[in-house]
Amino acid sequence: MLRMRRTNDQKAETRQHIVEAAGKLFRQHGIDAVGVDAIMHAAGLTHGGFYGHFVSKEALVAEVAAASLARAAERWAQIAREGAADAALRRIVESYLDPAHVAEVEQGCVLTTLGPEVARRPEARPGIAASVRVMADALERCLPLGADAMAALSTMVGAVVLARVADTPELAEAILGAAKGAVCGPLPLCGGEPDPEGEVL
Amino acid sequence: MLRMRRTNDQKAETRQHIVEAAGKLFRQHGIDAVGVDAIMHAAGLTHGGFYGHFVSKEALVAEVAAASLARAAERWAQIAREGAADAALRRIVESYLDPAHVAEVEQGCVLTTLGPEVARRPEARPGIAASVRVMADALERCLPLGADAMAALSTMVGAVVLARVADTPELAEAILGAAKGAVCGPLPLCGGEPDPEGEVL
DNA sequence: TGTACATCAGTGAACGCGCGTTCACTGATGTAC
DNA sequence: TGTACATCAGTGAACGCGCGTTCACTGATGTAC
Repeated sequence: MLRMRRTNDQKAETRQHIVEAAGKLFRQHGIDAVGVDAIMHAAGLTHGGFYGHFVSKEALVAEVAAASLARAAERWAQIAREGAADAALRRIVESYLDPAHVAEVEQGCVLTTLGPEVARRPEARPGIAASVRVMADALERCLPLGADAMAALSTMVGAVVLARVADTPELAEAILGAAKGAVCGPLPLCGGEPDPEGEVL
Repeated sequence: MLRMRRTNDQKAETRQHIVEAAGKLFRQHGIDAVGVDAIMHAAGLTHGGFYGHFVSKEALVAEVAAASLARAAERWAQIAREGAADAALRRIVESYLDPAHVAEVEQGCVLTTLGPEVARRPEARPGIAASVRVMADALERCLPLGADAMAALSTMVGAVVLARVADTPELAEAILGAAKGAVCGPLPLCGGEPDPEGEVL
């Protein structure tokens, strides 16, 4: 039990640990199912210290949601900036619509793990919405002309939500596959080599 | 304060009132934010009687989610069976992607209001998944050949989730409009008269 | 038709428990001399 | 370099409160006679 005074940098680090622990727990169990006590314990601290970092649990919720989604949005933006459009699109879409993303709830996209819960908290929405715009912009850079980025993002988010309520892996994978096809081919509006079985259109 | 004995039919009716009250409250505030006491009060009863109808709150959750979504699925199936394919599609899609649906959370589609919360409760998932299949089948009947019903459903669900986290009505409506365009034209794969500005493809 | 009784849907007090938040305290550190 | 002190990140007991669940009870009803 080491209990030493920390410098300002160390306090910021502790705060970051709290945010990360909360992020995982909220996504795994839902915001209301996770108490301040459990968060602080997961961060290796005791509950009383929480209010030295945040004015309330709600303030933490807003920060956790915004920070986590902002990081994902920044990753997308970077991928979109870097390479060829269709390769970037496939990289983003395939990692998002991967069964691994569906399974790893505790580090899954906040839109799919906490979307409706965050929507009920007005103070958390601006931070989320800002990242939604960034994500749509990133997709816009990758998508072929005429495809709508907001629609593509909707498809991706909805597919992961649906895959998580599916009661069999087969259904989940069918949903992810269908969404993949709709967003980045072989269906219309998309570059990339045509799928051998993709003669549907 | 009338307190009279009810027949079996009346008990079933009471049970239904509980399910309906819970459905509204869960969607509005989240499952964990609504207590048995609040549900029973909303149904005009006292909390103690709850366990004469359900073995636990979790059992109610599963029933509420399944029943509410099943009703929506049945409505879709009926619309899809009735009229012309493209009219049915527009009817389903336009009511789902209507700002009114986004606003009326307490009677909104369970997939968009409680999706992630229900996904965390294994015992609630089979009931939900069954209705997802029914909804996809209904869409399949309406969609033009080659369009994927699961992808369309994903787009619709994701769009409503995103519209609810949006921080301005403009963003919300842009998301809904984009999703509408992607699912039922004027973009590819869809019947319906071409949009005057829809020369993108 | 009239009376006595069994049924059982719904009541409300009580249970142990964990919640979000407050606060007096601790003690390792950085700083002043 | 060595000592005394102020700082303040983190501790842990305590607060009022509402949770999910249990249970002895009530009293209007349907039924038997």
